[in-house]
Amino acid sequence: MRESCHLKKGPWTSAEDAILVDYVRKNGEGNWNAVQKHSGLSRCGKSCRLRWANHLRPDLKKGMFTPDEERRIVELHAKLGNKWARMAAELPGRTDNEIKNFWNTRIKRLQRAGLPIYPPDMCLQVNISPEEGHNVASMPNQDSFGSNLFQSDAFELPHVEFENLELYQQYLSYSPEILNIPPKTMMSHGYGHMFPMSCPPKQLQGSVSNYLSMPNQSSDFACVENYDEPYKSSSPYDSDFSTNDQSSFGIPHGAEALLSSNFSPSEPLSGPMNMELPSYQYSDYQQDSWVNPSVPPSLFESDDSLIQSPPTKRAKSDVFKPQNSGLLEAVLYESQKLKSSKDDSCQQSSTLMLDDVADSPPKDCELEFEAHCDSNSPSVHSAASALSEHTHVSGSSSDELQFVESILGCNGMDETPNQMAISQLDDFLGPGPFGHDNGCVREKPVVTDVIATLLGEDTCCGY
DNA sequence: AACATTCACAACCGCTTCGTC
DNA sequence: AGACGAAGCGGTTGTGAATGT
Repeated sequence: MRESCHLKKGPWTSAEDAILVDYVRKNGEGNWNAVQKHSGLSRCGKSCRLRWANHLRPDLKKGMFTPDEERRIVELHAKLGNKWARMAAELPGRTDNEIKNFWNTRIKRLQRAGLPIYPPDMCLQVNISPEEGHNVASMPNQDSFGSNLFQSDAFELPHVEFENLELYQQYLSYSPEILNIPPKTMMSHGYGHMFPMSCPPKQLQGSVSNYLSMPNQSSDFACVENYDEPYKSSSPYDSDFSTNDQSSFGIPHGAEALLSSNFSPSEPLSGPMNMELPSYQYSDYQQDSWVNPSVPPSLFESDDSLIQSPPTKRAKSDVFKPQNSGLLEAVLYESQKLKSSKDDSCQQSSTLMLDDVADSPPKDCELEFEAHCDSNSPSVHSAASALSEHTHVSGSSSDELQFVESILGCNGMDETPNQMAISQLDDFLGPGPFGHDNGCVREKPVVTDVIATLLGEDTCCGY
């Protein structure tokens, strides 16, 4: 069934376009493999269909996405995940390819920058809607960080409702503009702390005013203290915008887990991985900012605390807690925890981590799963099986697997998902070296280290 | 000016789904 | 029921323009 296209490839010429248009005009759409036979076009049917659908269709709307369309895309992605065709069906004149490209470039740039993709209320209104399996929010995948281990659709999240679209509009009144900010520009204008790149971006494009249409926003964007009040207070996003970490945009912690797009504000850089992988660092106020966004953080608190963090701490943080990371990391964390607790040889160098683990009862992880997953969801099972594989490799006991599977099989929620999420988050962010009471910024491990650890590689001693 | 890098977009590839026989 | 072909879909790659060094 493989459609082998021995025919011409590459960009279409206008002559080819004309032939195809003429053919479709006479014969209608469909039966694309017949195009080559009957029109003399040296293109395979698949290519013809794609060309027609993406470029030649008369009802196509060309040009840039309007702010409304961008907003709609964000909304639809939260709702549908990477279902580009379905999203395109909701956006007349737009193609799945167009939307996909848009998302993969502009939107993911926000992820890399550690900026939120979804407005906070979009994430706060997470409801479990098991009867509507497709209508879920997918966690944006992490491939922009070099982690292609899991596709976003494997992390389907509960139904997102958009009850506060009015407020949402407020957020997006600037976010689409931010989408147009090249990372380097953001870097040079105060977002530099969000780009833990060992090699800073080289391009500095245009003035910020070209990209930002925020009220009263000036090119002093670099200086957070220069934010004008109207902007700062216009929304939960805004209220935190003047802070130094990404979650300060009002994105809740749970949502950050969904977004999985967090970069360290000022994490020390030790290698190329740090350029690609997000660091799950959160300042202490962030939890409050989710539960109560009005609590203003100390602007540079996180940075300071981080700067003061000894390097060894960072290394140890590669064994991580899944507070905000989501399903995968929670599973990895559990595996890591179980493994670490048995690893005497690393005991000393992992004191911090083990202490942290001791402070974090299994309940935490369970709660996190309850908040985010449906035990019947494929993602849970796939995660469990993935863990099963890893634990097998690493020689973990069946008890461990059972334990994790019991975690994954979350049931019996008495509270609403939102309530659960908030209260659980509070549990998660409890005191401790990674908690919210010490101003210490959370750190996300280098994923490969975690995987290596799962696979039995003794990374904790390697630092 | 030459080269390197980044970005956006178009096109392709491989897999899945659907319809027909 | 299953084989087959067509179409759909999502991920990935290729390419040229823009920009920076």
